[in-house]
Amino acid sequence: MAQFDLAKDLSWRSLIYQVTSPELLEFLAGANKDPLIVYIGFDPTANSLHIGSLLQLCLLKRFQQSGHKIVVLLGGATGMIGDPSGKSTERPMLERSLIKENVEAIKRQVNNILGQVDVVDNSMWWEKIDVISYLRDVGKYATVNQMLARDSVRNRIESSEEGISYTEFSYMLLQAYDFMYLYDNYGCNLQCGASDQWGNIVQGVDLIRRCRKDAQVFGMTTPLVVKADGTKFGKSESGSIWLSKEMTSPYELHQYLLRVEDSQVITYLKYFTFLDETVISELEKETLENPSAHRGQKRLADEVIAMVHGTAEVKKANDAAKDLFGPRDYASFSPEDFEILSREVPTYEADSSKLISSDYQIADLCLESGLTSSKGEARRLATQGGLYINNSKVPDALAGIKSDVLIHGKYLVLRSGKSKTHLVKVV
RNA sequence: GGGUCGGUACCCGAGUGGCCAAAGGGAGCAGUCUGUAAAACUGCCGGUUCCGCCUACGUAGGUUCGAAUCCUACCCGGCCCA
Repeated sequence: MAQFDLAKDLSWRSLIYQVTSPELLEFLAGANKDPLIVYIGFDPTANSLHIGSLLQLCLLKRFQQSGHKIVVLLGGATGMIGDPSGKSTERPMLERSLIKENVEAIKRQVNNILGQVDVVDNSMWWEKIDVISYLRDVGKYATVNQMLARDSVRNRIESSEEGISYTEFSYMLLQAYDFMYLYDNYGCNLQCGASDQWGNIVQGVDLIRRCRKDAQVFGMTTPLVVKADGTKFGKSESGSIWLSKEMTSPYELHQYLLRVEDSQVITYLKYFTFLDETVISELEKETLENPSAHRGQKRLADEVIAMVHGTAEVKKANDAAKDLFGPRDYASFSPEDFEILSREVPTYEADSSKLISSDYQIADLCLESGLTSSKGEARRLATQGGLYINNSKVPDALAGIKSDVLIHGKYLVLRSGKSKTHLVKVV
């Protein structure tokens, strides 16, 4: 790993979007014997990171693997403020206690994925700083003129009806100071982030240069991960794709990645896996020659699941997919098969007497299992020919449920369209 | 504090007393095609016991046979003035 050229690797992976100084690339290439100490921050706005953040986690790992040191910053303090970057409206404020819980949850998640690394919470220092010191020590070094020019602020001032609150306006200064704090106390000399973080990162670099003579610090951003149509990657019909098992099951994450567009799969393989150039170009060739085999997608899904949830989950997710997308002859499944499936696929536990009672309709089941969000939607689905029970079309969602559809007297598979599947289990 | 403009369904955005569950777009869902892909085309897209009823146009009241549309108060935001 000693002679590994990280600069080359990162640029081959198209992970470098912007750098504050080209000199950084020389550092990455190994020109300097001292390792860089790099940090990336995450705001604890939920109790799990989502798949977008995974790109950043991977990036940290790449640094780590080529001998640099890494620090993960969790914004226990800044999360209470709300980052205006990329947002057109003011953020809702979260409860302090909720943020604390989120920080703990994300800390565990980061340690699971990256191993034991330094994870620091910026509320550690922000809780000790009083307003006056902040204004004197940080505020004095930033001009409002320059802050107003930042994209994140300008957008809100020029094109939003809402404007921007002073609170959110301050966000970039908090993040700038975080960088300086980490520079002083952890020796951090590089901050990375997604491209929407550019303004915040530059602000930090500027602050350090101004306050710490001769400091050499850098910033770098990664491109925004987008889908083929240019919209944000990481959203599915059921919302965001999370890294927490409880919020997005390994199966669902696996499915999401399996359905990545051909045109993006190679890009994502570079972003989200540690496969090298030889392997990826091989997959690229295969995707081009025989796209329907989904080699790239499968590899992507497997690699990501292994990294996020562990190798044991890879097989489970694959088995579940095989069961649900294979011949779909559910009658041949054993009760054990269903039990295994129920841990991967969204499963609704139904009361047996209710299920087969005469006034209980298929539409009720669709609603209660969460397959559809209303009975009306279930009806439309059926009329349009997209509703299935045990792989056979349901013509009328208002019909009752006959007990003979229950496999082993207690399971049935409810499906909307080609792939959205829910398991129903009678208890 | 004053003036002024605005707050419409998941988002953007028209409507400005009945024909409005509310134009148009985007997102989303389903179908066809296919490869659990993309693009394209078609249909759907508040709830429901579906030619009816209920809930909804910032909040609370009021005027009216009838209000998203008018009036009053309040809340929130933009811009301008102080």
